[in-house]
Amino acid sequence: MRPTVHDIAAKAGVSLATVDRVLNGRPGVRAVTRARVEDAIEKLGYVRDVAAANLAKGRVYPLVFIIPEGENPFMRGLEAEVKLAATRSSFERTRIAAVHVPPFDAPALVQAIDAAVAEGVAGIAAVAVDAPEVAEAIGRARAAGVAFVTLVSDLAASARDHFCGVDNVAAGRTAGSLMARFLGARPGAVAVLAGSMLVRDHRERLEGFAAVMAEAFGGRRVLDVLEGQDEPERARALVGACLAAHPELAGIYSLGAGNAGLVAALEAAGRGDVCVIAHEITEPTRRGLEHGIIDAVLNQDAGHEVRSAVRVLRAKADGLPVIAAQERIRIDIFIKENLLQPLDETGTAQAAEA
Amino acid sequence: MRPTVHDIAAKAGVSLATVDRVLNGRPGVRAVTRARVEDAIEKLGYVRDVAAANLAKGRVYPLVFIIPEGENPFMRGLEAEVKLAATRSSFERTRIAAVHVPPFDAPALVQAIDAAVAEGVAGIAAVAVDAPEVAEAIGRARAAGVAFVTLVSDLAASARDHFCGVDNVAAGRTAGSLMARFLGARPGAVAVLAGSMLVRDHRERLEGFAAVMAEAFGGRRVLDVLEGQDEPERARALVGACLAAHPELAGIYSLGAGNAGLVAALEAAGRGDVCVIAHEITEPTRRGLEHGIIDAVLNQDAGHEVRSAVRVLRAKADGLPVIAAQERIRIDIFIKENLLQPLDETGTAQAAEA
DNA sequence: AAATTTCTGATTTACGTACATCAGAAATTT
DNA sequence: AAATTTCTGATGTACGTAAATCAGAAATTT
Repeated sequence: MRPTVHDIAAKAGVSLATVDRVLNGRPGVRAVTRARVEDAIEKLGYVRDVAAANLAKGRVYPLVFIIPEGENPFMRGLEAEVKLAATRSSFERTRIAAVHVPPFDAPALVQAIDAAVAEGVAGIAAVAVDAPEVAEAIGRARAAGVAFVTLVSDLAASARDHFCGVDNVAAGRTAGSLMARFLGARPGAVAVLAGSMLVRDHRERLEGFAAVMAEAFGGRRVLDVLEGQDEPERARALVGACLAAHPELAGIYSLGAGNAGLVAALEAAGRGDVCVIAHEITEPTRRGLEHGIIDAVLNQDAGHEVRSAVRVLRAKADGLPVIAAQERIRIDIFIKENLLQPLDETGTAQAAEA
Repeated sequence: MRPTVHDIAAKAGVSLATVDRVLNGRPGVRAVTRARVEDAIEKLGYVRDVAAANLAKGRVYPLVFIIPEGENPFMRGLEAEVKLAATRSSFERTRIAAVHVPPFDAPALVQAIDAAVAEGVAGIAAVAVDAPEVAEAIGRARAAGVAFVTLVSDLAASARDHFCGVDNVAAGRTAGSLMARFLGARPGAVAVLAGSMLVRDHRERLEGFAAVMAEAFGGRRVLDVLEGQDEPERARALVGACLAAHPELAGIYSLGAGNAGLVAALEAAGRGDVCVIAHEITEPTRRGLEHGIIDAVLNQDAGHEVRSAVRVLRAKADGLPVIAAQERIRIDIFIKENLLQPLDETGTAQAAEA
């Protein structure tokens, strides 16, 4: 059995109250006594039972997730993960709420942040828009003692406590490397479909991708970026026009959303030969992979990101250190063959293996 | 605040004792009363506070992990994850122990299983050897009310409660698909380095890989399997001989361990041009990726597998259902560009991003 | 209607920790 | 030595649930 506070008290020859004072850093213990207690803690290998401690404390951490609204399926998936975390949250003495803001809208984000701070939350996670006024709002929040993490897309490192998301430069390099290998010696330029060059994650992905393209085989030509605003219809039109204008096109890297339009344009043009790499496993990219339209999908696990954000916010709210290595989010590579089937609504599953 | 048992009692107009009987399926409650209580539970949206329940129960689940000994780095990593789970285990009212058996040794495994059952454990997780005597031992364990899951390598589905590992046929197909794309139109046969065709996971990977090779571009020749017994030195000798005998060799699929030998042989022969796909991120495969000797590594996350095994064993021990979809283990693909740096011993990390 | 069985309520203890109160001991100051 | 301050012990309550006991009510049987 694990040692308890009673065991420490007995071993150190002090009362429970004194042990409690030492454990919780309360005043009123002489240095020698404190040392005796700490020695006993050490020798017994005592570890606090967090479950019991939380039960006794009854403290709750109100957290807010600020998420862009709209039809971007990755964001909707992210929101679903937040909801899921919210249902589990009561067990972890955490109360999680989600609020919506229009995408790419810095003033709206600022307002949401200030509102959350006014409500007295313990921590905020937000998909950041990279703007000075947002950095200022985050500064106000942190000055008010509210922990702040950025989710998926980051901004200047100094403003927030932590970034919960992938290394997007590395993601771009990964896409570039796969593209280079899949294409091999095949000639032809590659196109890039982005949402907007105003958001940091898209800029970083492009940077990584372009760097690898420049290195590969003496350099492969990258066409001007198509900005589809993450909207399927615009993406369809842009890609369609690009395919028509460049019959020799060898590959497309889609680093944002709106992939339903991308797939539609490729199908309409009958260009299954184009090597396509996209981001995030969503309904359209999954279908694209299965039908051979998309060759590879890079994914960031939204569930991991949300859970990491909750852990980090709680740690920051308690003034505890964050183990950065533990909170790193992987860049997952999916091709047709390692794609798992989606879970059905109930969570009861298709067999994993025969 | 979340509703508690007291709220249910008040709402249903019954006592705490009756609520407790309903919640825990104890006898002594009339059908009408039970319905009233269940109605109140439903209406209030009551969810049991597991932490408090476990605290009150004080029940512990002794679990045993049976792991092959020897220098296979994946198995050593797996063991490290078990140790990690063991340190956390006391919080989850679980006591986890690890025992060693020689690899590929059915009688030793049988003995270890019987010993664990005799000790009165609640569940066993084992890297299975696919032999009838092992299936019988598992049958005895389950007849004695001990939950049993296979880890990493499976055997006949009927014998165990659950398999915690990847779909190895799909893993082989993934490897094949990557190999086909990386090679493109380049001619040449591919070699396969396995540990032993006696273990099921290696057989299944080969099956998936060979199937894709047969489909690709009218069929690419797969040489006879090299069985290196997962030992680096044997692997080095086998691969060295194969490279000498087949100067036109285009690719090598290493589906088992012993990859230190594989990398050494390739380096000695100066054959950086050969496309190499291996399994499991370990010290040698990581180095191979970084140096460009290995092109891709398929990985199963040992930590996920161990945690999944613990969850499943506890659920089975309690007679609860397992959400299979939640317990599926992904096949991760790593190339040089998406490889995360290893954590250092303390877990304090290198920066994830700038 | 009496006796029996089956259900239900009230109450208590426990799990491991947090936290508060109060009295008394020890150390320090006057 | 007396007065004060600082430390320590003893004790109790709380968190939300589990589990046990015992008394009394309701239903069933005789």
